[in-house]
Amino acid sequence: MIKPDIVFVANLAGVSPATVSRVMNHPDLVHPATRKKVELAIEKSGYIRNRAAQAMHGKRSATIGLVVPTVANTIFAEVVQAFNDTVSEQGFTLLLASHGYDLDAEYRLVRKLLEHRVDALAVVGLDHSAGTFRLIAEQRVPLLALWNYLPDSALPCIGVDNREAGRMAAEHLIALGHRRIGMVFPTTFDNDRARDRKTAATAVFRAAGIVLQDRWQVEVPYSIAQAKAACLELLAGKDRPSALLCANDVIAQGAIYAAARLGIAIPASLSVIGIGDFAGSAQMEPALTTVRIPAQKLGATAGREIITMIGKSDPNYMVHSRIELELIMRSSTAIAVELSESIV
Amino acid sequence: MIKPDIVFVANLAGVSPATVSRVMNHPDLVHPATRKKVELAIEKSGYIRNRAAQAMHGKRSATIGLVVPTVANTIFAEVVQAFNDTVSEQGFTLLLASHGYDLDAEYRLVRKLLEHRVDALAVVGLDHSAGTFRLIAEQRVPLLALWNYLPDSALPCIGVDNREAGRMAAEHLIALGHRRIGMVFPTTFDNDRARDRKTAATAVFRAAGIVLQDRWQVEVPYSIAQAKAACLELLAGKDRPSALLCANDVIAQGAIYAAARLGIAIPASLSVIGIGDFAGSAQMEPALTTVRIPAQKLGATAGREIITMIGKSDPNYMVHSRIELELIMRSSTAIAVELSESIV
DNA sequence: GAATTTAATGAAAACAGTTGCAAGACTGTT
DNA sequence: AACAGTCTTGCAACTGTTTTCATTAAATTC
Repeated sequence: MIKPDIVFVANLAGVSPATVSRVMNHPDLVHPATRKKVELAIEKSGYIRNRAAQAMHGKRSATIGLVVPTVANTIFAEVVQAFNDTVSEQGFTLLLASHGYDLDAEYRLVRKLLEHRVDALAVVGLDHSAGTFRLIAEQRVPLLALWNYLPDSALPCIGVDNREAGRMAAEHLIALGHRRIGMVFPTTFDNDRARDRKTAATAVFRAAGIVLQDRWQVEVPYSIAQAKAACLELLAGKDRPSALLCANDVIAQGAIYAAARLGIAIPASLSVIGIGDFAGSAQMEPALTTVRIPAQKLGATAGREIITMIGKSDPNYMVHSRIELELIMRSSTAIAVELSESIV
Repeated sequence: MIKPDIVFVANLAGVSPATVSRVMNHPDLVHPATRKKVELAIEKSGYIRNRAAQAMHGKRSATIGLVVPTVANTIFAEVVQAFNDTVSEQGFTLLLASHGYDLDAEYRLVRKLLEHRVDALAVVGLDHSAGTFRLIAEQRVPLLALWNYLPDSALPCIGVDNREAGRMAAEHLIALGHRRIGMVFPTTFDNDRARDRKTAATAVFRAAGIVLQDRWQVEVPYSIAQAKAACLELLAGKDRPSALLCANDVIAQGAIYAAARLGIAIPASLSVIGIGDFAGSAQMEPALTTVRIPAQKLGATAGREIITMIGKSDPNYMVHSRIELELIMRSSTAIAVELSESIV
């Protein structure tokens, strides 16, 4: 038995292929009775339309490409999920690619996605190789930058202002009276999220006259294990900071576990703040104080936005959408030890 | 400036479209000198081949469909990542779909993926609607079940034996002398993973003459928050179990936080075991004892396997691959309180 | 009841490639 | 130098659908 195509269905229904096509794409153009017949024939033959053939016609491929650094870390998983749910509801399918924080790999992936003629492309962050940008511009595919918001970015973007996130976290620690501050961040080389957070936080501290001790600044990759290991070292000696500003909740989680292992009481003798508010951060003991990035909302909004972008024919359509951050005070931060002692 | 197609490239290189096509698909059939010319023309014109047109020819679409319940929970994220990495290396692109544990939604998603003429499909678990199976059989698309291993399943599968996972966890608790045992599981209705684990564990306990108290068996969805909430209730009174067998590490994490909140010492007065060994489980304080499911390996092996399936023309090609489980003893389990007291 | 719209359908030309076939260009042999 | 055999390459048919245009049937108007 051969796989039924549109001609097969047409014969079965006693109509022309054109009509079958119309039933699927412009049902209102065909007479209800005929439509019924055709729908029956589709049902009966087990016909599944061929999107590839449809896409060939310059029509929508009904796919959206999403390129993320990784999907394994909770951070992006939630956004991917929400994004997927949203576009899926509108009939789009997600083509997923992940490059493991390697911008050259990203170029190749974007190329591959363009071969599949995705209707639009979403990427994480605003840092991308020139080649990637050229490629996308040439193909005139709508491109949306996720995760990061910059009011004046050349790219349409929708996300949070990472500078503000850094600022909020820093200000919270300052407000609590901390001056001996450590920062735990991933490499900021080609990661604009981390970079923005770090520079903003640093600026706030500097403005407050706080000197950031080099020995309390560490660089760790994106993993609980490595964050914990690094913090174990950082917190081992007597001479340790009173507060840790972590680039994100994953790292903060590592920091908290390190403290637990060392018997350092949080928040009594060490404050830890993260950024992100990932699943589980609220449930930790102690519950993590953090700057919430509403992943759900971000992904969903991005999904909606990219679909409007596909709708517009204007290739220069711009959008800069800022998702609000929120400081979530929980139990991992408290008034600085020195200060609290002097108060007592 | 118009988007270059294969004809454009052909003219630029001074050859026929057929030759350009061959350069891309059967490079060995064309003279090295011509090949160079064509490659240059491709480069120069910024040509990006159209996979849709290629797929129309009954050729590979170079895509693989992956259907998961959700990508937001760490559990699947790691597998998705490894799977994607592996198939991506071989030139395939992943079409991702998630159904949120709804098998009817799954049917629709599978249909959508088939419309895109994926070269193969991977799904999670062995429980699927009859419609889904029919659909896939009709289309003769290779189908691989991930995550779950059953030696006699009708579907090619690659994963772990969840019954064994349940058994191992149960036996570990028994070996430690626990008899007052609670189980925290998600709904087992249409989730074969959870069901297999639970029934196997239950059987082991029964065989050991242990009576499972109804009041210590709880059903919670897949979330740290809800697991924690449920366990807070379960562990509140005096009359509580000495050990908790959790369906997975996410739930176990919730259980551990609940205990921490209630001031119950782990493992001194409560043992907790999970299943999965997700990222972070090793770093928790106390570190979680668990049955490791090597997600990385599972995803990668599945990726390799599905590609061989695509290679074979035999639609009945079968594979049942079992990924080994391993009990990882860490600090969240210890000898049962009653027993340890009597020993002292 | 004829003339004019309007609605419903079909025929055929795209779309962007791939491939079987055949012809022309080489190579090596006698 | 003629012949057979092998390499390269182009022609043209084909893939499954959509869409424009034309045609016919039905509905509306006068």
